[in-house]
Amino acid sequence: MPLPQRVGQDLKVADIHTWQWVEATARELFQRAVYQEIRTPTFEQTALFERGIGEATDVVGKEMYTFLDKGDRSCTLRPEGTAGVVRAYIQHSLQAQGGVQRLWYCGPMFRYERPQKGRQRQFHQIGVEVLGSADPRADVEVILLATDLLQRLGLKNLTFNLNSVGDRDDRQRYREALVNYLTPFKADLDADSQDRLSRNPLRILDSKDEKTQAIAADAPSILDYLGENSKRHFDRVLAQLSDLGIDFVLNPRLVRGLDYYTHTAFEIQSSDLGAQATVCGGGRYDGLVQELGGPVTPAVGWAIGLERLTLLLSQLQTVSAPSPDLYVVSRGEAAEANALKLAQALRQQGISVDLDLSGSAFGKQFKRADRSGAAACLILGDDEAAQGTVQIKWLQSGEQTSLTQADLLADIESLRQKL
RNA sequence: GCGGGUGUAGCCAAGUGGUUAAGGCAGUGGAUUGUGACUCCACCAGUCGCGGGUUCAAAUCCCGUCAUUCGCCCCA
Repeated sequence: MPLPQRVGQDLKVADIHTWQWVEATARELFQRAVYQEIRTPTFEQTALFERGIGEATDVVGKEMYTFLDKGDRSCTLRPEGTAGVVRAYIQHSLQAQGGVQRLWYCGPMFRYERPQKGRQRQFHQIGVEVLGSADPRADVEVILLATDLLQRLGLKNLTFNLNSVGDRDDRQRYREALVNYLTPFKADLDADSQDRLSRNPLRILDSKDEKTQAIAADAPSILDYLGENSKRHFDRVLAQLSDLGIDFVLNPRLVRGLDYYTHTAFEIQSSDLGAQATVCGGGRYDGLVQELGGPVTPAVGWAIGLERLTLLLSQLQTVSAPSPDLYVVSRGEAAEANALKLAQALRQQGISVDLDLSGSAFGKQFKRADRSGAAACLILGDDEAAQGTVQIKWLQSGEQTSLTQADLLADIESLRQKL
């Protein structure tokens, strides 16, 4: 009996081609913009996430998979990718390699939450990080990578929400103003928001409760509390995005759940995902590297959730398995051995060959050849094996010819052209 | 962590207290002992998620549990 598990989903053959397509498309875009792949461990010391993401956040407070190893060190399965990348950046002194580091990563992340559609305990993110640049163009470059990727995959019904959460001082001043505004309405807020008033008031802004939303609608905007630097930075980001024709919604109520964000913050949401609408989330995090013990290093990045992305893609189209070039049918001991050798020789020439191992009647093997989608079928029976020949049957036209195996292998190019 | 829905074969499913739990797709074998898409026949596969309870009798009702799904929370 299969053991039940609620960690994540098994990727079955039917889905895997979609994932491979997404990953290949992303990789190509990253290479064009000269981003280097980085792979970090799937678990780290717990303190890394506590300090990086913030002790007060839900991710750290209640969603981490934390365990003690045999040396009684507290370890945690990574709930997101940025902290580990920044740790590696510091540990290997990547800043010493000069200038800007452009990195991308892809892999499993873990959060202990109630699973639902578009949200599982083990999920996968693909993300980018640019470390060492405070230039607004870095923000824009990173955003372009995300929008380009989603567009090339053909996704529709996306909304790109953009905001600036300022720097630490801006946020402190805004937080006070917000609390001052909300406190008189405290009794009318939903229970969660009343709780958040002291703990994390910014989160009240994107509450889904109707009454809370009505109150939040007239709340002061963080954009009015940005200092000179923050404002200049954000204005440039906005101007360049407009210049590049990127559609966005300026959403002053957008708040991100991780503490490290500064200045630019954004989320790309889909209307086709139900409650788990966010496909891509990111922003600038100028204080994180220093917070984790590195030099002062401005940085910006994002992550895309692959389960959500592929869920959207599966609503649009199915990416099917590639068909083999050839399907080999054979019958009889000598012919079957011959078929294996012929398949191997063809595969070594770069031809994809599906070899029927069933030993069943030719009729059945042809049926499978047909379903495989192969362009042609190679037929080996006792006669062919004895004579060193092979029949090739083109499955669309039904045309069938005989030739020697030596000739077939000697002129792979003409075969390849007919496939 | 909280609230609601669902769980019958690899997949889609009928069945709502009463013999051996329909059907379709897929799969296997055959009609066709060396030639595919159509057709026909046969076969295959089910601890009715799991555990307990009620009952003469449970896939069906009740409780628990696990999974899944829709929301809340939160986020990718």
